[in-house]
Amino acid sequence: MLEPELLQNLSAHDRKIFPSGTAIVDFDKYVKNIPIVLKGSVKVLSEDENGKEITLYHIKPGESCVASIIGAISQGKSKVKAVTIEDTEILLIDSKRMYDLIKSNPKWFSFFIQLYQSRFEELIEVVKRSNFSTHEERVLQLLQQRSKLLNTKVIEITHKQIAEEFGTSREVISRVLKKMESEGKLKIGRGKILLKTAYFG
Amino acid sequence: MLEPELLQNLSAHDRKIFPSGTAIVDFDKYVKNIPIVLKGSVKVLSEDENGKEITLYHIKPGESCVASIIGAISQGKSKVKAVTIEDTEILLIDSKRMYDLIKSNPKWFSFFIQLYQSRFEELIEVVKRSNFSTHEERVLQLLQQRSKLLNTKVIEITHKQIAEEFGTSREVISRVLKKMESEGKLKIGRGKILLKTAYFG
DNA sequence: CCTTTTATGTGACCCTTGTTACATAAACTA
DNA sequence: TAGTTTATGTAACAAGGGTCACATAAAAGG
Repeated sequence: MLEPELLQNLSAHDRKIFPSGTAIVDFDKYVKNIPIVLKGSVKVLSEDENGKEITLYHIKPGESCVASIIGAISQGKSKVKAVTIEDTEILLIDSKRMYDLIKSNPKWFSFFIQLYQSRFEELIEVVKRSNFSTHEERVLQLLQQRSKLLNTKVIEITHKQIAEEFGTSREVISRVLKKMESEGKLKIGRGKILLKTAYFG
Repeated sequence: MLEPELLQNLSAHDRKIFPSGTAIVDFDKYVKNIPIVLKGSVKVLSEDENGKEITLYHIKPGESCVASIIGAISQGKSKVKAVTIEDTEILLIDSKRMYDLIKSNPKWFSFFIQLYQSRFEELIEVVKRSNFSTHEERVLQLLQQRSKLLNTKVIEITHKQIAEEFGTSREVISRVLKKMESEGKLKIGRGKILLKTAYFG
């Protein structure tokens, strides 16, 4: 999605590697730098009053965080949190510079529009799943997505982490995982899950 | 949000009044015209495989449908449906013309960005409500929003219509409404609900 | 006025989810 | 290796929500 050509517009900028689990963007903080993921992946989440989280979408290599761009443009505080889910290489671009690029460069404008479109559609999918899917369906969807994203059949994740993705409790997830295991859909390990219906392996 | 100044950029265009309940944008149709709401209001919704609907957000006067703009720009089919919830005056702008305006006119660019930001944030709110709120809370939120939007204490809506907003069944809504009525939060009428905690009256 | 349509009321039942209260066991650490 | 932390297993119960099967009643249409 991010063509190498676009990177030529960027000069003095930071390129950093963040370990898995690092918060790149956090709630209620002013957004000074727009992250562009070069390698790895980042999940973007929201939180309710009680601290329950809900994952909104993932940022893959060549993508950026629209919520950050929006936040930066409107000078507002971030309404979301972005956390790396594996070791991730990120390019940090000054938000003003980014805004200027989008306004002046048609290629950057297209990049931004396309990014926005896919995020918007992903959000709509999350809304649909939240309303129409059971935890079992959502867990399976998450595992398959993660499997595809990280290109592995064995997903390193705890029941607690899955629970946090959906803002539910660990016991609920242990329960559905056990059911799915008994149905042969996956195999539970400590801190990892072997997905039998994986896309890759 | 839409300054009169922006309208000067538009010349030969259609200005139409659609009666309440008209579908302005529909699923899987190509988007040729971008609607801008001048007066009235429109709700934007998504649908699952079984035809259950879920309302995403509302378009108020001076606003446009970002999903349509996105759809038009990417030449894709609409992933959403937009329906008037009262008699609504709408300006239809050729999608190519709209795209050109956004690209070339900084004012239109800002308009578009701001529109996108608010929609994005509304979608995040819907995700949060879907995950963390009960039907009772969601019904109350809907009624208050509608009350504010239409500036009335008496909301003309049936239990079935509310159920469709959340993709649930009529019985469920009748049940929660009855409970809320017994708690003195509202008064049920045939085809209408009197909200006691309304913003307006 | 009678019939049909549309809106609402309601009980019963089941499934999913959330919560509590533990138990077990693997991994880590002093 | 003993103690501690972290991950998982599980039962039991309550609450919320979805569905079915009706009943009642207000509006609409002839």
